[in-house]
Amino acid sequence: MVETKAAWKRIVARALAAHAAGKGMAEAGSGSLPGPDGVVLERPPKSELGDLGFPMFPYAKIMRAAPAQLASALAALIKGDPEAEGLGTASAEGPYLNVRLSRASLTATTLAAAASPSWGSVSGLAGKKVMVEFSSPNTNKPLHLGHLRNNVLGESLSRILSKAGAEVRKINHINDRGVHICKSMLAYQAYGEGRSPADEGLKGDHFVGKYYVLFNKLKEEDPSAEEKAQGMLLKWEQGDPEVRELWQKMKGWVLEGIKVTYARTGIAFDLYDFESDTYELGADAVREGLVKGVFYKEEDGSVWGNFEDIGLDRKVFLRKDGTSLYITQDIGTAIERHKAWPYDRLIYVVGNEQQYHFKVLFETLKRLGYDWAKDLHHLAYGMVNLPSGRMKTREGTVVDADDLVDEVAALAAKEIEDKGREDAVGDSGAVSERIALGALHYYLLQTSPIKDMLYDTAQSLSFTGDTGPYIQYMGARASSILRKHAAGEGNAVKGKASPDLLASDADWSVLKRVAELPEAVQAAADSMEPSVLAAYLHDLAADFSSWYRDNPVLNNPDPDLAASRLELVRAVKRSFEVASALVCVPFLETM
RNA sequence: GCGUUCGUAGCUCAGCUGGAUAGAGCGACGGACUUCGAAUCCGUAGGUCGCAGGUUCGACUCCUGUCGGACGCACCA
Repeated sequence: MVETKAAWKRIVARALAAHAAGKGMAEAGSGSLPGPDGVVLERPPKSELGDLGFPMFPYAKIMRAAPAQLASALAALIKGDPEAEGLGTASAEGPYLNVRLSRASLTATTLAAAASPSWGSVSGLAGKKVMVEFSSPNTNKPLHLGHLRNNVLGESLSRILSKAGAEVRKINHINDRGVHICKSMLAYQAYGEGRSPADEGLKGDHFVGKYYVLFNKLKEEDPSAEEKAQGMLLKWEQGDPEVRELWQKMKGWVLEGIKVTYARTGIAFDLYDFESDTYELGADAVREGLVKGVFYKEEDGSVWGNFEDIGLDRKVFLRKDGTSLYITQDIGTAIERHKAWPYDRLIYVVGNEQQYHFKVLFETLKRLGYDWAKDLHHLAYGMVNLPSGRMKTREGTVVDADDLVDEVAALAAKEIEDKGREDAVGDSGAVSERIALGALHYYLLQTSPIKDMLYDTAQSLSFTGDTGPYIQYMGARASSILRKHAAGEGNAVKGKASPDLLASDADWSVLKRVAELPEAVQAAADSMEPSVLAAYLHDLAADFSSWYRDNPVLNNPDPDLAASRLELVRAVKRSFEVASALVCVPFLETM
């Protein structure tokens, strides 16, 4: 499809040039005539109007002709173009030049492409190294709904970029130090009595999270708790063995628990960075920058950067005692990462409340003279709010990730039971789990990342309509048809497939949708928006759904048509598999 | 106060680099299961695209202003 579109842009550009020459304005107008890349191509609103549409408005002024006249003139010229031969026919529809593609050839190439193992792969990012940092949890509590959005965004984006040809490296930057970590440790010392997660039958992350919450209780009982937390942080920094040991132990518990959640939801990383290893990085770079005049020193010895010239504020980079801050560390890690693996792009999947931080960070690296600073990108995503408002730890309104998956999976299991499909699906528990992930991931990726989103329980738990399970269901229906055929049912076994037979409007619209997959992948990669693929899946599912209802495949009386449509079903299924994987929606043969 | 960002149907969201009557899902109403699984399909109702200007042959899309919401502007991360 991509090639076809490119070909038609060439044809139209050529026709425009020929028309201009014919009017004797080769010299006068040639400068303003568009090349193939400059030709505007769109999709007609109704399929009856054609497969491709070229609006003629932009050329009307240059050519000194009405758009409608141009369209007719070009349509006539294209009739004689050898390249257009066999590709399709052009006709004028008012001010638009529309093209009807020759169905058989595109059908043949699309079905063949969809059968290949690399279906959906594109080469837009071939040879590029892209690093994606995401998730980055704290080691004092379990993951919540907000992390789920971050995780699926990062994972999906990574899969998409790699499908677009990039070499992707996924990094998890673990926040394992700081006062907040010490708080859970203090509370554990006060109330833990040496127990382990196993003793309480809890996942490690939930276990530690419990003590983090208990710190509030400790504060009430001991007014100096906050100070003690600060004191503990100091001890940690000094390498106090007792503090370090407890820290290691509790951090281990949390990571163990969080990794279970990652495994369960299909999230994986190539590399774990620990803030405890990196928090002192960057100080040298700042000191060098101070010499170069990028920063300045206050009288108290603290080091600052001034960004007022670009509409930002001033910012501290080194405390008066010379120690690093969050931003200093990020400078250091970006430099280290680039040294270790010279990336063409580094994407930070981090909440939009840190937009300011990243602006300053990127500007600082630029001022420090790193030309790759332009390759840094903050993929800011909005908060997940509840109908009742923002999630708040203190008010206990945080939606726990594990609990949520459990809840949705239980609902899916009930759905399977209600429909009496336990026998058909086999392992009902495993299927429920995959349906739950499909529902949650699709729900979280549907909305474009930048926007805050509302987590509506009822809506996200719904399996009907524009949902993950709807996508999975259509994939399962396609699988079901193929399965029956493989078992010898239906007329397709007696027939011979031929692309020419898939010429009806109904077949054609499904085929076109299938053919669009590579473009959707490329668009998603370019815009860094998995939601593009979520939308593609929905369109594919909706097209397929109405198509198979009215167009019998196996039951078709004509064996050749049955066999041909079966090939279309195969291509649809492949597209479901490929696109679903890219948005972390598990594909199901049956559900 | 300054900065960033969002504002599309009752609700939740799409709308590609500006282009042909603004699209889905939920909810409402009405239809379709002796036919490849009804977690489905078909139809009806519902929008001055926050508001006001501007650029353009053409603006939901770009620019300015304005109103409303969110977030940020720590020697926290």
